[in-house]
Amino acid sequence: MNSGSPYYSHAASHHVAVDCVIFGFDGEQIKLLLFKRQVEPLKYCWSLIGGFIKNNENIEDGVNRVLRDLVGLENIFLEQFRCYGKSDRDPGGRVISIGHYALIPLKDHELNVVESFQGKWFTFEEIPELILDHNQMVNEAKNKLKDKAKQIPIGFELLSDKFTLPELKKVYDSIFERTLDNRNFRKKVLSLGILEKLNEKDKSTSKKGAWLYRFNMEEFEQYKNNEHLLSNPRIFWM
Amino acid sequence: MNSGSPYYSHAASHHVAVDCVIFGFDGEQIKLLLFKRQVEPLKYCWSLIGGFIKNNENIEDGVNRVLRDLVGLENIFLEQFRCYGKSDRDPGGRVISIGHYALIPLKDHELNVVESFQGKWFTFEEIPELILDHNQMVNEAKNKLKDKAKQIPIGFELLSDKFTLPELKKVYDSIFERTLDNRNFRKKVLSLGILEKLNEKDKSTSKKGAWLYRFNMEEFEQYKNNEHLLSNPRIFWM
DNA sequence: TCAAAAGTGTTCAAGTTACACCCATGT
DNA sequence: ACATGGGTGTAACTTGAACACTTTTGA
Repeated sequence: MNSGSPYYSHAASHHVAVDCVIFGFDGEQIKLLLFKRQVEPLKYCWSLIGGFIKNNENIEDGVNRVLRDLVGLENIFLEQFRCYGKSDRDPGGRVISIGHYALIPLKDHELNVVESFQGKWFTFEEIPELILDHNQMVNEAKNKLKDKAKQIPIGFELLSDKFTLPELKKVYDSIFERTLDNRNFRKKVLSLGILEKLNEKDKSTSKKGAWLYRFNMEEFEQYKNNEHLLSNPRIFWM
Repeated sequence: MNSGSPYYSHAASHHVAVDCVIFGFDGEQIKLLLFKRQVEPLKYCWSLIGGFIKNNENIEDGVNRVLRDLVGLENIFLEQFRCYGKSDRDPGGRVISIGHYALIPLKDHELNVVESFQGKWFTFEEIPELILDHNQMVNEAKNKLKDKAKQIPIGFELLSDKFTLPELKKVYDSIFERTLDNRNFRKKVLSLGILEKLNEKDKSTSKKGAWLYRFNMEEFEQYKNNEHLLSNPRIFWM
């Protein structure tokens, strides 16, 4: 089962897995997709979705395979955040796991995946006890998401192509687990100049309707090269 | 060579390594510790220090072992920043590597390690071509260090117990690869209230001498729980 | 006495926070 | 007509940025 290394055959080998913390926004709040584990040990316990990396398979490809085959997800935001390597973390055997988090627009990827694989969406408050160190992974992924959201406008990854500002605000309220000030939020987001206002309203959540916006990738690229990120040390030490 | 997993024996196994980007501050600037690789393939090429994770060895313990045995370093700041998993990244065989960075006070750990293991300290400008994806690792570690330095006062890890403000400023100049404003820097650092001024001057770099300070761990802990980190979303999007 | 590094305050601009009412529309 | 969610501006405050001279002392 070893990939057969001419030079390193003296070295130990280990199973390497990927685990995915999948965040989805349902229009109201961010939820987490969890699954009933299908294999021993700890069969039927709640767990993150994951899988083993194969021979000659890039880790990135491995995560994408797992998400495609087991959950039906493709082309979504995906990033690794930490590697879990305690030798006794899995009673089923020594497994080194590379933690990833994914962001998906719930509206696009409808929830059929859920039923077919015994998956379920949980709010942060509802998260049950998970196997192994998966609760720790979830917490660390949540923190990573907060950090990331402070650095780049990542909220869009949780929404469909078109979205309203009230929706976007709910995404951020949910990420930061607090209620942002509405006026300040709109001011800030709009000031970035990376949103394109459409001539269309979404009336699904109110009678007045809320204007739809689209994320403008090109202006965002411009924006990123805009000294900001580069020159600003801003020793934060918050 | 496999750790023998009762449940997961169907899954592939891989060599797992750790690689370390070691940052050290020599009183003037931050440097990087690189080594001439001692094994085939690519023997004698410049490389990060690294090693394979053993059976039943926690990854954290593995990194510490590598640093202790190969470089003589113990009890230093150490953090993983990313996992490198391309299946063809190493011509010697499939190796998944977990990238770490370390911060050491050069004055404390004298440079004897360097000679014994064909190591050499390089400024950022001098960094040669490294094996595999190690140049990428170095760049990503540098960025991680910048990010980290914006979040928490990490500069102290690169200095001995006692240090002067001019030294500390050089550390940050070096991390951010720019020259910070001296007065603003001192104002900010001192305002945190986590430095303890000693009744002692360091006269090694000037006739007037610079006051020595010590990092106050307790006040820092207080400081960390000080709403800042918790309440401040401050959507940055710099 | 002078060269070399250490130390010190103020002003202005920018960014962040707090806060309350009117608007549009479907029922 | 009214209930519901969408939308808007200003003033106080906090933070960051720019900037130049004095102090100390060993050689």
